[in-house]
Amino acid sequence: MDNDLAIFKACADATRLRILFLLTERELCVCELVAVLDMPQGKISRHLAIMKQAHLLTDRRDGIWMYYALTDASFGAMRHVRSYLAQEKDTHDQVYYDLIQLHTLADQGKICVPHPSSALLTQIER
Amino acid sequence: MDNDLAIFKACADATRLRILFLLTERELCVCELVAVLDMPQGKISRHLAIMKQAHLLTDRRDGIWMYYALTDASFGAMRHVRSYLAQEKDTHDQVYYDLIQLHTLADQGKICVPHPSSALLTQIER
DNA sequence: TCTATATATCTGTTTATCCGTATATACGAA
DNA sequence: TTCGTATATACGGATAAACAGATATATAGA
Repeated sequence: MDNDLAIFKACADATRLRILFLLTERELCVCELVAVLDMPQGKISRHLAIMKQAHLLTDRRDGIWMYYALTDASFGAMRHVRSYLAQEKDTHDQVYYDLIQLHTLADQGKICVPHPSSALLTQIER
Repeated sequence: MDNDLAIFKACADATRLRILFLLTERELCVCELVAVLDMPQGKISRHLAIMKQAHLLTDRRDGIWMYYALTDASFGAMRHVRSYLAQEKDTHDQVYYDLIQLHTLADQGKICVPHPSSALLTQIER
């Protein structure tokens, strides 16, 4: 039950919940989250570490960027968290605004390149 | 989102999680929870109040007893909590032992009478 | 190697949470 | 009203969590 408890604790914070909803879109790197949520980078990293420790998130490094994603576990509490995130996504204004902010910033190329494959492309375009 | 946050916070405690799993069986009065969990009454009441405030629980008074039950809300985060409780109930040893304890104590009539209708009966039996 | 950028972690402080204990309230019966 | 039982709440201390800010680490590229 300790594992489930850790998952509930990891969800029991406003900032972390906003991050989780954002990650339902796609994997995101830290600088994207910093830009969208407009919070200090250290704060974002700390919250990501907590959720990673609770096995809510996985991370992968691509060059200088660290990408975080929801774990695709289809068992235990995580399965229910995932269905919660998917089904309640549209019901919260805060999530709506955060997603708009994400897409706006991404479209403007103002944040670190979303997909590593397009990193080179974006640099060439400048 | 504040409401969902309150629900996650209400689930993010070991004692409260045990109470929630016990309440999947049936509504319970405070003294039953005190007996099963073997914890101070004030502590149980405090946790119940937190969950009630998060709309996870409803309460009803029957004479001197207060009965608490899971809210049957079929929307929002509560719906997912309910499906979590139902589906993960069998996967935790702690829950298993708590349920045994509940049934044992109830069978022995050592805790406050579960159903108000049988309260009189039990008193007559003594 | 050195530099710049992205991310992680440490430090000190503030705030929130949990607990034991004590007390207050609500109800039924006398 | 007074008593006994069940429940709720208030108080103070201990522990944990969150924060801002500063610093350390990692990587790519020169």
